[in-house]
Amino acid sequence: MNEQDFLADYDPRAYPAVAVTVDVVALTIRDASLHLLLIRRAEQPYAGHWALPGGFVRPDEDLTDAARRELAEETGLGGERLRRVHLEQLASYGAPDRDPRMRVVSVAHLAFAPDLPDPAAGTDAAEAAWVPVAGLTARPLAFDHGRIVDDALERARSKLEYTPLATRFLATEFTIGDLRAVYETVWGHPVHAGNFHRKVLSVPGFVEGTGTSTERGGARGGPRARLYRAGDARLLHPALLRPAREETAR
Amino acid sequence: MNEQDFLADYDPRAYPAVAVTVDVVALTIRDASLHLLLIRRAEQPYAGHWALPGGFVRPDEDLTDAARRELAEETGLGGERLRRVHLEQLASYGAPDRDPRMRVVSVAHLAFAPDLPDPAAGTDAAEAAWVPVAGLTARPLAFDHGRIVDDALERARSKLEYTPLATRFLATEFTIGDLRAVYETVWGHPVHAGNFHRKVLSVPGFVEGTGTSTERGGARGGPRARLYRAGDARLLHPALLRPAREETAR
DNA sequence: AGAATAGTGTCTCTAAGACACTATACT
DNA sequence: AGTATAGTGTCTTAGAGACACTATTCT
Repeated sequence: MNEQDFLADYDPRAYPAVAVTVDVVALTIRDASLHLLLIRRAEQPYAGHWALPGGFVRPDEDLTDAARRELAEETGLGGERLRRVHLEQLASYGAPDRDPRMRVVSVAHLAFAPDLPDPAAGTDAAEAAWVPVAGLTARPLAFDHGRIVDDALERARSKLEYTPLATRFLATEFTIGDLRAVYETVWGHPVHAGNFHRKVLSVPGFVEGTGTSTERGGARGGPRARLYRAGDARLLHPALLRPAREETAR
Repeated sequence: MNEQDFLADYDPRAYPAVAVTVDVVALTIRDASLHLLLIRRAEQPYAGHWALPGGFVRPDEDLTDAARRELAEETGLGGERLRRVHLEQLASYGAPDRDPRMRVVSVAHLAFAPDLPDPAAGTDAAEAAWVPVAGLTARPLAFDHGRIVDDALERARSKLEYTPLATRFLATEFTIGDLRAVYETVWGHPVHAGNFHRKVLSVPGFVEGTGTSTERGGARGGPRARLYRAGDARLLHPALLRPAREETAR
């Protein structure tokens, strides 16, 4: 039976219900390590476990709008600051048994946020916090959220290669060193400072100079660094490729 | 309200119904041009328009399983031949008004198929056919399927760059010339034969020789070509990058 | 014979990465 | 003073692309 035949004589109330939710993997960098926004579940199943923020898609809402709303609710963010957060669709997860209560298809999203204040405690019934990604292996997330986070991290690492979205983790003005710290944190390995510096400046539209410099040098010494803004490029040519990993190639 | 609170006291029957469907953008190469599998709608809305094959996700079916089932139903394919078709999730489309009848969230998939016979007429109520992609601009597709196809084509062009999936458009044994024809057809521009040849053989795991050659030379002359099989690489290192397009970069 | 293709050789230019070095500003 | 960082210079090597050329097999 085809979609159109099916829809033509389809009675929504008679069909097994499917719920559509959005979940958000919101990443940020705090204290030089990668964090993501999680909420702690109060109810069964998975009571006490951490889970991704998310919720039902409302009747008149597009998918990404729903994700942005959920993000706003959990972070207390709004207006200009919310608009600066990068948000994109990641993938959909719909294994029949992924939620023990009913059939739930979740459209997962990926967000890159600058360093934000802690979620205001008490705005919501659930506890929400920025949690270090590194500590996640110890405590498994609710549902299939661990798998979703894995996919999100791989997407994030890949996005830094060929888009200028690393700047979305930073304030509007940043130094090349700040930008390099984003790459090192997300990729999880050091990046050569000198080569990175030259490379970033050579890619058209990645960053543009402000003409100003930092007020002070680095905390442990060094000259004042020039400040840059995000440029107008949407893709990086040439890309900043991670070193090839043989395991993933085969 | 959070997902877990919401779900805890959620009555599926009381909530506005959302339907979840899968749609498939199945690509193949016929007569040296890119084709996709479409069905012609018999019913309103969009009666007479071409649309993507697709349908409802069944209660105990994962999303990609549903897409593979839809593809099998429309192509009449099964077993080993169906398993050789590459199928991956593309993205989900859920604008509130994308279907005039009700709220439908569609999880679109992308398929790469070798040249297949025409869909058997009459196996299904709807007419199904492989349609040249080039002619689509003239006749708009139903719903937002035009947008989905655009996204699918861009994903396909990009996938050829960094994965060996071009081989999925071909039979198990193919020549380097066959492979180059896939790239030229999907990318829509000529690729330098000599450089392509050397490049493909230099990427580890892209193709492996069979030790045999074609029975005859090319239709318009030329020596017999060596035959290759797909190798074991899942990613191409280094990638076969398309020439940079300035428009998309900015 | 003439033409088209398979496959290889060679050269140039870009880009990545390793390393070195200077200048600056911190503790 | 000692040390860390910003930023630049230089060298080597890999890879992309342009071009040329031979061998083979078609009409």
